[in-house]
Amino acid sequence: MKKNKPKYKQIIEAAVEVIAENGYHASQVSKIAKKAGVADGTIYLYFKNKEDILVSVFKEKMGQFVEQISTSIDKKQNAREKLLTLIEKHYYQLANDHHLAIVTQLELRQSNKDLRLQINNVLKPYLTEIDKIVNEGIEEGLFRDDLNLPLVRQMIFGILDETVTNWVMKDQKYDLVKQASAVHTLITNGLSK
Amino acid sequence: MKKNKPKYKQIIEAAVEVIAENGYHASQVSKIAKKAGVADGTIYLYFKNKEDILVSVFKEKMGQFVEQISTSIDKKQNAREKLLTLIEKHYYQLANDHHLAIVTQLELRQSNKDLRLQINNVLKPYLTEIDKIVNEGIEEGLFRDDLNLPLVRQMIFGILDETVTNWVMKDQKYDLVKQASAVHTLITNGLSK
Amino acid sequence: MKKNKPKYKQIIEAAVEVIAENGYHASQVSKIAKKAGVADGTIYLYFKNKEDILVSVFKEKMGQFVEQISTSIDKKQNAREKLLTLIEKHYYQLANDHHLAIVTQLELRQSNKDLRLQINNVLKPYLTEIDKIVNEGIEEGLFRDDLNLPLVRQMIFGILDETVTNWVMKDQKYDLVKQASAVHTLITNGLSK
Amino acid sequence: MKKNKPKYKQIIEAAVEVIAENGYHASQVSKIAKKAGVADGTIYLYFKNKEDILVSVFKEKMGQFVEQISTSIDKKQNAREKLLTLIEKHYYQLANDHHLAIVTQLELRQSNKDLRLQINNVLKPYLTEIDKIVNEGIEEGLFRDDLNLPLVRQMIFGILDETVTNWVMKDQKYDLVKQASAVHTLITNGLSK
DNA sequence: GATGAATGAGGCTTCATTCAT
DNA sequence: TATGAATGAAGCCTCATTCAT
Repeated sequence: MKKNKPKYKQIIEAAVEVIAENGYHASQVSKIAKKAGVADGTIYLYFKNKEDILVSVFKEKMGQFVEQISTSIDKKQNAREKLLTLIEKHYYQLANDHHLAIVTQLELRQSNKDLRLQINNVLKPYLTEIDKIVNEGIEEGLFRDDLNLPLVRQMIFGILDETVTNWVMKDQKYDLVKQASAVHTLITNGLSK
Repeated sequence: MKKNKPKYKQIIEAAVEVIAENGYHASQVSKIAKKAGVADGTIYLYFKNKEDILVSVFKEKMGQFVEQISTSIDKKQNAREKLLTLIEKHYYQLANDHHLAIVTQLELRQSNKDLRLQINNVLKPYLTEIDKIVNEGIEEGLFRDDLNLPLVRQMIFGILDETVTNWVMKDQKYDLVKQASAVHTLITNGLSK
Repeated sequence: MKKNKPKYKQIIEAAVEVIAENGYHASQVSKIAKKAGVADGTIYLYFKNKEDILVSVFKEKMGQFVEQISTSIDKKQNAREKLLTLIEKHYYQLANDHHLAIVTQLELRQSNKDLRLQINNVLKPYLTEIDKIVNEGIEEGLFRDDLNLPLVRQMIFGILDETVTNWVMKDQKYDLVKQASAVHTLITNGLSK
Repeated sequence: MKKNKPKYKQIIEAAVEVIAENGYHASQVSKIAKKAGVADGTIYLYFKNKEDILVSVFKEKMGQFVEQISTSIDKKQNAREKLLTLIEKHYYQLANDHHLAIVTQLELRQSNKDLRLQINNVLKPYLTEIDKIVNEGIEEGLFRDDLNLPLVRQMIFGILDETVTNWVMKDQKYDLVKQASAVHTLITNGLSK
C-alpha cells in the first residue's frame, strides 16, 4: 500500500513544513519535492495532484491527532475528565507541533469550498468524539439533558478552534495548554455565577 | 474623499457579489470591474491593489455590521439582554445577506496571513463590544468575576463564528436566527446542571 | 473585428514562420509571440489557445489560397483550361511561399484527428471548386459522363497534395510549377495510349 | 536476432493497437508496455527509443504489406492486371486491418520530418513496385512512352493514399475495395472521353 | 534478460497591474 | 478621471528514459 511507503511519509512531512513556512499559496510542488528529497515527478507517483497532497496531509495528521485524543479520553472515567482531556490534548498536540498548528489553523483554510468539505469529512470522527462525551455527561447527570447536541458540538469545536487560531495569530507567544482548565470551566459552567 | 464617490461603493458591492458567486480565487479584478460597470484600470484609481479591495470590502461591510449591532445593544439595559442582542443581530445580519455570509465565512479566509491580520484589525471594534458586555455583566453581578476576559471574548466569538460557518457550509438550509436563544443559554450557563 | 486588427495578422504571420522553421511540436507559443513582437499574453487576446492559432493560420492562408485560385479560374473559358489553372495556381502559390508549403504539407498534419477535421472543413471550398470544374467538363463533353465525382475529387486532390509533399520532402529542389502541364495531362488522359 | 524474439512481436502488435485506439500523442510507452504485457524498461531492450518503436511498426507492417502486394502482382501477366491488383491489394489489406489503416493514414503522420523521411525509406520498395508496373506497361505498349515516371509514381501513390485517408476520416463507413476498379480506370484513362 | 520506481526537463495559460490615450 | 489593450511572470503536471536490483 502506497501510504506505508517511506516516500509517502517523507512527502507528507515535507508538505507540512513547506506550507507552514511559506504559506499555502507559495507552496509550490517543486518546493515540497525538494524538501522531501525527491524529484518533482515522484510526488505524482504518490498523489493525484497538489490538492491531493493537502487533503492527504490533513487526513494523515488529523488521523493521528484524533487517535491521540481518543486514546487519552478512553482512559478517563467520566465526562468531566474526558472533556478536560479533549481540550488539553487538542491544545497540547498543536502546541507541540508549531508547523501543524499553522497549517491547520491558517493555511488549510485558504482552500476552496470543495476542499473544505473534504476536510470536514476528515474531522467527523473528532466531532463524534465530542458528541460521545456530551452524551455521556448527560447520562451521568453532569450535563443538562435539554442540550441541543449539534449546537453544543459546534460550540465546543468553535471555542477550541478560535482559541488555537488566536494563539497562532499571536505568534504562539503564550502557553496554550495552560488555558485548558479555564476553557473547560467556561464550557461547563458558562459565564454565569 | 474617495470613499464617498459613487464608483467606490459600486466596486465594493460588485466585489461582494462576484466573490460570493464565484469564490475568492475565481474573482478576477476584471470580473469585479465588469460587474461594477467600470473599466479594469478604474479599479486602481480607487484601490491600491486586489488585496486592498478585499480589505475594503471587509471594512465597509464589517463597519456596518458592527454599527448595527452596537446600535441595537445600546438600547438594551443589561448585560444579559445585550449579549442576546449581540448574538441575534450577528446571526440576523448574516442570515439576511447571503452573499456577505459566504464572503465572510468562506471566501475571505482564503487569504494569506497578512491579509488576515488586517481583517482582525477590522474586527477589533466588534471584539471590544463583546468585552464591554462581559465587563458590564461582571459589574452587574450577573457573570462570575474571575473570568479571563480575552478567553471569554475568544469563546464567544468562536462560538458565533463556528455556528455561522456551519450554517453556510450546510448551504444555509436551517434557520440561523432561531438558534440565538439556545446559544445564549449555552454561553451563559455552560453545559452543567 | 479582431481579425482585422494588425496584431492578429502579425501573430498569424509569425506563426507560419515559426512553425515552418521549427516544426509543429517545437513551436512554443512564446516563440511565436517573440517573432510577432508581442507579449505571450497578447496571443491570448486574439486566440483561444495554441490549437486555435493553428486552425486560424490554416483558415487565413487557405482562404487566400482558394480565393486566388477561384479568381484565376473564373477568367478561364472551359474546363480544360480551368483545371490547368487550378493545378498551376496550386503549385504556384505554394512554390512562392516556402514557409506556407512546409506548414501545410508537413507540419499541420502533425495534429490530432479533431484538428484535422477542422482543417478538412476549411478545405471544403477548394474541393467544391474541383467539383465545379469536373461537372463543367462533363457538360462540355470534354470529360466522360460516368465519372464518380467524389472519387475524381479525391484523385485530383490526392495527386496535387502528394506531388507538393514530395517536392517539399525533397527540399523544394526542383521546379514545381513546371510539372503542372504534365500533371494536367496525366489527370485528363491517364496513363493509356 | 532480436526481431525474432516473441517479445519484439508482442510490442509491435501492442503498439499498433494502442496507437490506433488512443492516437499517436496519447500512446505513452507505458501504455504500450502494459498492453504488451512487459515492463516499461523491457521496451528499451528491444527498441532504442519511442521513435524507434514507430519506425519499427511501420517497417514490420509495411514489409508485410508490400510483400503481399508483390506476391499477388507476380501472379499477374500484364501491366493492366498488375496495376489493378496493386490497387485492390492496397485497399484490401487496409480495409481488413482497421487498426493498421488508422495508424498508417492518420497517426504516423503526426511525427516530425526526420521520422517521415525514415517512413519514406520504408515505402521505397512499394514505390519501386509501382515503377516496375508502369515500365512494364510502357514496354507492353499499353501506356504512353512519354510518361514522367517519378510523376506517375507520385500520382498513383497520391491517389491511393488520399482515397484511403478519405475512407478512414469518414470512419471507414463505405466499401473501400469496391472502389478499386473505378480508380484503376481513372488512372489508366484519365478524365477524358 | 526483466523489472518498475524514480527522474526532471519543459510549456501553455492566467490574470494583476500598467500606461498611453 | 476614465479607459482597456498590452504586459510577462510564474507553476502544475506529463512522460520518455534510466538504472539498481
